[in-house]
Amino acid sequence: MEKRKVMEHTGLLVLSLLAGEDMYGYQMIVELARRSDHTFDMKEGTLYPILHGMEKDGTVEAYMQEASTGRMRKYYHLTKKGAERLRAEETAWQTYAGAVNAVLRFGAGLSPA
Amino acid sequence: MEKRKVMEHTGLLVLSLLAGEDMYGYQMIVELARRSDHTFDMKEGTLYPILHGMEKDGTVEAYMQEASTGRMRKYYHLTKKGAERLRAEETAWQTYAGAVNAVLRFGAGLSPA
DNA sequence: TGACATACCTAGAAATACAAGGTATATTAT
DNA sequence: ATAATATACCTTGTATTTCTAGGTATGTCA
Repeated sequence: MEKRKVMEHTGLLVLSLLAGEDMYGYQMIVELARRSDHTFDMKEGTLYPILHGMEKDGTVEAYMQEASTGRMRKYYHLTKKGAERLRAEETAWQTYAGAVNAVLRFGAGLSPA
Repeated sequence: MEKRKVMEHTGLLVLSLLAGEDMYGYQMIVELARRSDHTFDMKEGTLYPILHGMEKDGTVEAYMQEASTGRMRKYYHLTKKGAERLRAEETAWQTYAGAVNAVLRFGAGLSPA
């Protein structure tokens, strides 16, 4: 009955992952789950189209690299433009989260200060 | 070009507004904008269907009341079930916001503690 | 009287995330 | 050896959410 949507602000999370190091898609899913204590279990159907879009608009750059296992992986690297976008989205997130908290505190009967 | 979606966690915000006092739709839009410093400018096309759904599933109850101006207003009241849902959604929001912040802090190179 | 704010509503479009598949290789268990 | 699982990439279609863009009507103010 109740459908839940877990992922929002997906772009911010992806950019944030790539800020630390280049990663490949599958790794991002595993890392995001780990760092969020499994609050975010991103689906491949969510991630890959986003990465392709980011590659298209210059937010990230992709390159193939062979793993020690012999498998090929597609790594993504944050461009300068992507880093700017990350900063902008971080600010937007803080504004958003602050606004939600302000509304919640208001409902709790506290002063907005 | 860039389309923005401002509203997420809309149910939580609506429930939170009704936690303090009964409100009518138009008032909720104005109050939400005020309390969020205009971060949330909810559209009528967003709010009214949500209120109707909440009325249908017993989260809120509605009643008509005449304003001092003579106009009729449709007020919404949070039911017991709605109050429970509010608590649940507040918890979910805190988990969600905490997870986003954890991922962001990780990207900033800090320890997850 | 004409514009604007108040106050309710809906149908259709756009965006987003997920479900559910498909392909292929490497590892581990039986 | 082989079967199952994990790794690693991808796409199509569906469901949900929000917005756009209207419509209707009353009250207030210039």
